[in-house]
Amino acid sequence: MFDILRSYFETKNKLTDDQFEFMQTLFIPRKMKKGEFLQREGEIAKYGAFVTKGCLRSYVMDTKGKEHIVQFAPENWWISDTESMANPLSHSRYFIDAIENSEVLLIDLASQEKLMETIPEFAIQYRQGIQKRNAAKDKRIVSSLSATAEERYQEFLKKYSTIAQRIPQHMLASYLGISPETLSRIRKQMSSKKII
Amino acid sequence: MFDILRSYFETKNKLTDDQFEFMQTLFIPRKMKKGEFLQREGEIAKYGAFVTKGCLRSYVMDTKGKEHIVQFAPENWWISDTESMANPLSHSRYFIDAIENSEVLLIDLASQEKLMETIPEFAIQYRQGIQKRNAAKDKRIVSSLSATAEERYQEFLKKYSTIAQRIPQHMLASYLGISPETLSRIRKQMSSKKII
DNA sequence: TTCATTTCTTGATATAGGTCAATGTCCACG
DNA sequence: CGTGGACATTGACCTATATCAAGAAATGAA
Repeated sequence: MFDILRSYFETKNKLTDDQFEFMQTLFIPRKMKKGEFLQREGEIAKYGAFVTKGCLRSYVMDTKGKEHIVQFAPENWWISDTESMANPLSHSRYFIDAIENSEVLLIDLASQEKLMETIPEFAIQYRQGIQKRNAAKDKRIVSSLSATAEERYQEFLKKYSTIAQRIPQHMLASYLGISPETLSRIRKQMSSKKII
Repeated sequence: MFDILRSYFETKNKLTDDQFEFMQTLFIPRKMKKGEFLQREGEIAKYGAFVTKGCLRSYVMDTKGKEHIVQFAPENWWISDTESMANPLSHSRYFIDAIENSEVLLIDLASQEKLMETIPEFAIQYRQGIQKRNAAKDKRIVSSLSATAEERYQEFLKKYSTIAQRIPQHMLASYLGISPETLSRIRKQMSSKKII
């Protein structure tokens, strides 16, 4: 599991063996069965997770009991409720669970801070990472406000084709903010367009 | 202008006078008339801006020439295209302009990095800031995907009542992803509800 | 393999919100 | 002060997408 984490980091900065060893002491490896929760709404988020195998998702439940998927996290992605983690009083509004049998590395806030102090490159990489996410979120906001359901689906396919292939359609619909029925119809329409 | 920046920082960390003086060397003060651009689509973003007076906004233009407002930035807010700034090759997809006569402090990437090296508290504060924004963006995504136009309007009023009062309605509509006509009707409906 | 459960598809119908067009209101600026 | 241009309101109509309902297909456990 840790080798995945190492090579993830080393796409940007080389680690000494000492650094890598130190890193390993900070994470808690954990296997998760499909459907198992890392965290539920109302809990206080304790850990952020780096996914080394499988796929997790985070979602919220609206007042009508409907799920809205916020993020998918396959291998090499981070998933966490940073808000609740950073603010140990705030209860999380997110559920996070595994949608495949998965393996994750957990890290708590204190360890994460230790990591940033000890390996300054990590702090930089981390900051760049959240900045990039921020930009991606802005794009998603704009497209959710202005693009049609089909356009949003196409964008997703283009950007995350690997994810699209491994998740059930109704989850993708939830992520895109459309009903499963509409997604089904869009796909049908698209496939007929291609044939002509 | 700089005193606004100072007190903004000092809500979290006290600055020595030396630190404050150093800080001042890194920012470029600039006055902006209503309607003036800080940056246009296609340009390479050079500066991030801290608003000390007035209000700016960032927006994208879609393929049909329609504007979609991404962010408002009144006093004490940052506004920038971090993506294009961090990646000096990438052309920005954003317009940023002043919607009131405004005053801003500009900072380029190099200076920002110098600031983070020199005042480590700044780095931490900055990271926490973008993390918080991230969480806010997630909320906006979920609500844009699942809430009705009226709900989104109400949320905005609750969260940013001061902004709501000073911007033109059609800009708020653009931010919320609804047409100006719909916003007008929602407001009418809400006011009649209150009277009953 | 078989049965049960979950997921996907399809049709019929309803509705939130968009678009277009006309009118009303309010300033800013000569 | 008037008046032109931006902004807001209102009405009529239209369309994308939701919802409800039923059946088909896929998946997986025994």
